[in-house]
Amino acid sequence: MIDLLIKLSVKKALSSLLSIEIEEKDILISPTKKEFIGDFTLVVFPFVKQAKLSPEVLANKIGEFVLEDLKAENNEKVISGFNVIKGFLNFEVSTKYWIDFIDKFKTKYTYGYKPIRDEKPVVVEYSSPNTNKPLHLGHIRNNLLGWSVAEILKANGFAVRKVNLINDRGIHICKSMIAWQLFGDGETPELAGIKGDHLVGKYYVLFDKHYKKEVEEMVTGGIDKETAEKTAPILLKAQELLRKWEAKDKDTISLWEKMNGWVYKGFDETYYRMGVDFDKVYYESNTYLLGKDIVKDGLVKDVLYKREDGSVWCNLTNDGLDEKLLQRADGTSVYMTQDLGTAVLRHNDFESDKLLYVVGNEQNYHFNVLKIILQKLGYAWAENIFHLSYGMVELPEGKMKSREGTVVDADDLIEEMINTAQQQTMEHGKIDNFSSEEAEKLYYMLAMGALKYFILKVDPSKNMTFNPKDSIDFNGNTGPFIQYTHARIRSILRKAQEEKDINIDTLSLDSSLELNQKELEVVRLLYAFPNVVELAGQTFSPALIANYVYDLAKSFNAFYQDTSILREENDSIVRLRVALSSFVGNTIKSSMELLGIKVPERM
RNA sequence: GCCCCUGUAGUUCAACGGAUAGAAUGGAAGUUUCCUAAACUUUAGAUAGCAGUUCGAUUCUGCUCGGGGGUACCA
Repeated sequence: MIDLLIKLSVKKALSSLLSIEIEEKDILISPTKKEFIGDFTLVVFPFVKQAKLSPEVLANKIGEFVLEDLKAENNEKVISGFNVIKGFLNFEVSTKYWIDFIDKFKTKYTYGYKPIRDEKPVVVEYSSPNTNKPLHLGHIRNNLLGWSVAEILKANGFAVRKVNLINDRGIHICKSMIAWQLFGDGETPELAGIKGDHLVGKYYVLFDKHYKKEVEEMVTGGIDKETAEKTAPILLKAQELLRKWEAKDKDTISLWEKMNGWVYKGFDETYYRMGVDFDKVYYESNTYLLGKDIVKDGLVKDVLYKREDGSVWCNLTNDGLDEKLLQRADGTSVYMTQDLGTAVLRHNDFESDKLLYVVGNEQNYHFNVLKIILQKLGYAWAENIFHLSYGMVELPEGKMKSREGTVVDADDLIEEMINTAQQQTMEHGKIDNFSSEEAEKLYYMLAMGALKYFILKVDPSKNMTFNPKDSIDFNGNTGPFIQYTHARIRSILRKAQEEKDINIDTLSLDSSLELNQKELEVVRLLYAFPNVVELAGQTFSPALIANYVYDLAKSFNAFYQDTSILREENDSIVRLRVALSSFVGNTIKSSMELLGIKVPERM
């Protein structure tokens, strides 16, 4: 790694020239900005004070030293020169080094990936839907993030287990159940011809409608609003169902199983279309009683305390938080209690010390508390619980509101994207020789590429605006733009084989050639890829990969635009450019794979 | 009330405390006898406000203003 070599050499320079000892991490080597000559830049300002030299003088001294130092080390010119502008020392890497670099990785599909380390797995929980309604745009962000982060962690050498915790019990599903009992008239997904999750969602909406109506009538009848909201008949019936469920009433359980079954079938279809999967699925109906032992244990250890009314609490005021309820006065547990239980369960199931939760930022407080309580209880591994908190997805008009029907349904959105992809592709008229099967596959690939890229390019922690108009755009900073670049590269490689008999696997490169500015730009970006993968893994951020691969594609397009590849007369140069193209194509492909996006051979 | 997150071109997104704040889109103007024009090139346009720390601040600190979220028997 040449940036690392430079760093070490700079450290040596400071030490031997000026007796200044600097830690490696305090030496900043960054890619040189486009407007300046060079490949890597050292900022010397931080050492100016200690060196008692002007930035320019210091930079020149360091430059001279590094030039000699790195030349001597392997008897080859690694650094071909340097220049100093103000306090910035720009190193130029020798062309030979770059060409050898291209040669080494031109066909390597795992470039930038770290080998699998034999470690305990990281458990990534994501998706975690309720079973009373179909998946929507918010779930899409969650699913894409979770899946992608898992892949990025794998690329960083971690063993990963993806898990889903389905919230299949509770008042929400009982609301759908009661509405179906009252108004369903035996309707099934087959009879209605709609997906099971959508059907159950329909009854959830129906419940809400009747509930509102009842409350309204009660209020007009002279009952105050608060009482009405608590005692509306249909709500009481739903609550009755929940009690029956908890008492394991046969009919209730069977209805519950039937409707959940519909939902799971619907979810599986949506998951399949989104291309996400899980190694293990947990159901809350199996885990919601967990955590009670932990509460007992906490009382014994004096981490928790009981109030006079019998409720159990954890005092977190010393941690800057409030007091947190863990068990109600009636002995039932709350969400937090279950989560304590499932965390321990998961730790045991996978012998894992690292738990990653992909959950929206409205639960920041919750996960804060979860981690602290587990630590107080003495679980050392709780330190490695990480809440990957992502921002909300909003529409241009503001928040999505199910009551106002502004929720963007996942299945509808995917469908719409596919239609757009088809329409746009037909307008371009480039795939006339495709079979209809191949064409369908391409539409799907482009549709999901557009959607996934649109969502994943945004920093997870930030709220994002989903404008349907922008999301179906296939030009500019989009998934299809990158897919297009890949297709063009594949086209070049096919032609290189056919017209010039260039086999990318066996071709050798002449390292005495020169590289033009566009080529250099591309090479530098390729060089940065492993660092990007690493950083994305450390920060759990697919956005870094997305922004990187866009830069790479853009920079390749600029190169492609004004540099002939196959029409170049010098054969050695043709080979070099073909190799570079192959390298870029592979890196685009593997970057996109980390985002869950497939790339086409033609489009 | 208290706590947390957040504020960058008209819009959607970038920028480990480093050089002249980058893209895309929309606006204006171009590029095709040539490897895929879903591309490329040129152009105008932004750090909410006020202080502070620093050689250097979009980035760190404080305050003001705006947006979002949470807030002890909901999940």
